[in-house]
This record gives sequence, structure tokens and C-alpha cells, in this order.
Amino acid sequence: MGRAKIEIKRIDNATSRQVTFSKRRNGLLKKAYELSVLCDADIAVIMFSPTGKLFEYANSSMKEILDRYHSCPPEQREKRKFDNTDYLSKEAKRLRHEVELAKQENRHLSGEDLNAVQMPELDGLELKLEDALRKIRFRKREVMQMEIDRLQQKVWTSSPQFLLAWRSCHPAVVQIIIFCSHPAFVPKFILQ
Amino acid sequence: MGRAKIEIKRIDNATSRQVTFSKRRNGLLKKAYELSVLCDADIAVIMFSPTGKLFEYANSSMKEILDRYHSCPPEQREKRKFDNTDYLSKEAKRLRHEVELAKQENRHLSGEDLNAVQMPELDGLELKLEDALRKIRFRKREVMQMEIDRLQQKVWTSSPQFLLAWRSCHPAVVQIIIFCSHPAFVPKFILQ
DNA sequence: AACTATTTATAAGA
DNA sequence: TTCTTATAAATAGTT
Repeated sequence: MGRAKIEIKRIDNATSRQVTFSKRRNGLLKKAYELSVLCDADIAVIMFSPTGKLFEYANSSMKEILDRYHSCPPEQREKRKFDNTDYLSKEAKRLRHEVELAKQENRHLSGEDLNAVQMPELDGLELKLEDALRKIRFRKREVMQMEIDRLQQKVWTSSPQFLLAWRSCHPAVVQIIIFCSHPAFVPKFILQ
Repeated sequence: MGRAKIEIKRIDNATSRQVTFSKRRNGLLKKAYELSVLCDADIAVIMFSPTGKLFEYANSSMKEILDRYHSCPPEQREKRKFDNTDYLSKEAKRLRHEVELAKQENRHLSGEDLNAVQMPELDGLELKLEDALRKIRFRKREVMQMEIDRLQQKVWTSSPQFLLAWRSCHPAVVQIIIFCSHPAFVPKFILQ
């Protein structure tokens, strides 16, 4: 939710960690407040910052909520516990699904596994592939042009000795360089 | 954060309230998890749903966090307490600021309070006002045209008696109607 | 503390 | 419930 996506792992830089704590602490408190009001739920949040300071929220009385918590039978507590593992396994599930979708799309873009694909999707795929081809060809021209420019530069800056020696080994390549070069850039000596 | 903006107040419909609780409960737990990991903070969340079910989160051990909480001197607890009033007063502050900004803009768009305004902003205001004028004039033409159409319709559907009677009271208005009407729509009798 | 480009959360609908 | 999607809200990086 910011300029960049961040990985959920401990922030190394202490200053950034503190700044992020301040921002997200407020976000969490706001969410807790909204949930308690919207849904008429009793909510308590206790936070100790990285520097050990206490922050808390309770829509009603903290003591009341904690008492109610302690009065719940332990097995009920454990049952509805949400620990990091729960969240991580949910995320893993979502990621696996995402991977499946992406792979399926790859197959379709490779012209495979098309038995179940109907006309509208086929039209879409066709257009997408045509577009991809155009882009790839454009990029190819670009890369070729860069290589030609590089070689022209080399011809222009090379010593005659180097070019003449090179021509004796690779006459065809030097011919191509001359062919591709603007006449003004072909050193006079090489035309002799 | 959804299709529509909602006001933060108790959801009346019990089903919606329960659905919203489910969704936001997960959101809150996720935020608590992320904050604890990112900032290396100890966090505990206790929630009782509208139907009285318990949900909890603790990055480490709930007991440990609660013990630590109880071991804090009461005055430290009170100091960092965030209750509904805190949030509402923050929101009020933000809203007051927003109102100030909007009023200032109104003044500028009314050509007032321009002493501190520099050239680029003035150019912007000028363009904005010219655009506003164009839109207003366009809307005026639109409204006038609708009125003319309405009157033409009336002329076309009125009984001669009504129009003749009306002309005797408001001859000028009837002249205007005739003038504005397409010849084909002016009833023959009125030209006599 | 503000800003703003992005990511994320979520309200409504299917 | 679960998924989808349009939109509101949170926030990471920047100033």
C-alpha cells in the first residue's frame, strides 16, 4: 500500500522500523475502532513498540474485555487462535492458486491446452499474440540497429591497420559493415 | 474501501453486520500480524464477535503479552490509551483543516484574498474560471432551448381559443413564440 | 508532517 | 461461502 510493495519481514533499519510502526500503529487502531463500531464487537488491542512503549485500544473497558477473555474456557481460546502459521498457510494457498492461473495463461499463449477455449477468448489470444509479435520484431530491429551503430563507431575510430588485418580474416563481415554504414562514415582507406 | 463509502456507525442489518465482521476481522488480524513482523513489536488482539464468539491474535504468547501489560504501571497505560474519543477528535481536526482549504479555494475562485497568490496559480485560476464560464453558458443555452421547445410544443397543441385569449393578454410573448418557432410549427390560425 | 504513486482492503454484487 | 470487481483507504518512499 505504498510507492512500492514490501515484503513482510523485519525492517532492518531502526529508523524506518520506528516510522513504519508509528504509521501502521495508527492504522491498526483505526481499524479496531471501525470494526468495534460497525459490528458492535468488543475489541482490545495491546501493542509494545520496538522500543518497548505500550499502546492500547479498547472500545469499552480494557479490564472488562480481559476479564471476559480469561473467563473463556481455554479450549475455546485455542480453537479460534489465529497465529502466524494460519496466515502464512492462507497466503500459500492464494499463491498456489495464482501460480496455477499464470501457468494456464502461459499454456494458452503457447497455443496449448485450447480444447476448452471458446471463440471470444480465441480472438483475444490472437490479437494478443499479434501484438506480441509486433513488439518483438520492433525490439529486434532496435537491437540490430544498436549493433550496427556500435560497429560503425568502431570502424570510424579504428586504426587502418586493425581494419585491414580484420578484413584479411573476416572479409565478409567488413563488407557488411561498409554496406550498412553511411558513406560519410566509411574511412577512405578501406575503399581503396 | 469498497464499492461505496460507508459511514462508521453500527450496521443495522444483522446479516450484513456478521459478514462485515468476518471480512474486517481477517483484515485486522492480518494488519496485526504484519505490524508485529515488520516492526518486531509484541501485539495482542482480542475480539468478541457480535454473536459473542472469541477471536484472538498474539504474535508470541498471549499470556506473556497480558502479563507484560499488567506489569506496566497504570499511569503508563492511561497515558498511551487510544479510545474512540481520540480517534474522533483526530478526525475532527482533519475535517476542520479540510474545510479551511476548501473555503480558501472558494475565495480564490471568487477573486478574493489574492494577495499571496503568484503567477502560476493565477494562470491556473484564470483557465479554470474561463472553463467554468464556458460550461455555465453552455448550460444556459441548454436550459433556454428546453424552454423554447416546451413553448413550441404548447403552441402546437394548444387550442386556438387559448392562444388567441393569451395573445390578447400577452401579445409580445406570443410574438416571441412565433418568432422562435419553426414556421411549420406555427399554427396557421395565429398568423391570420 | 505532507505528498503522491501504488498497493491493499473491502462494499456490493454474483 | 467464495469470487469478482469497482472503489475507498492505507501506506512506502519522497520532500
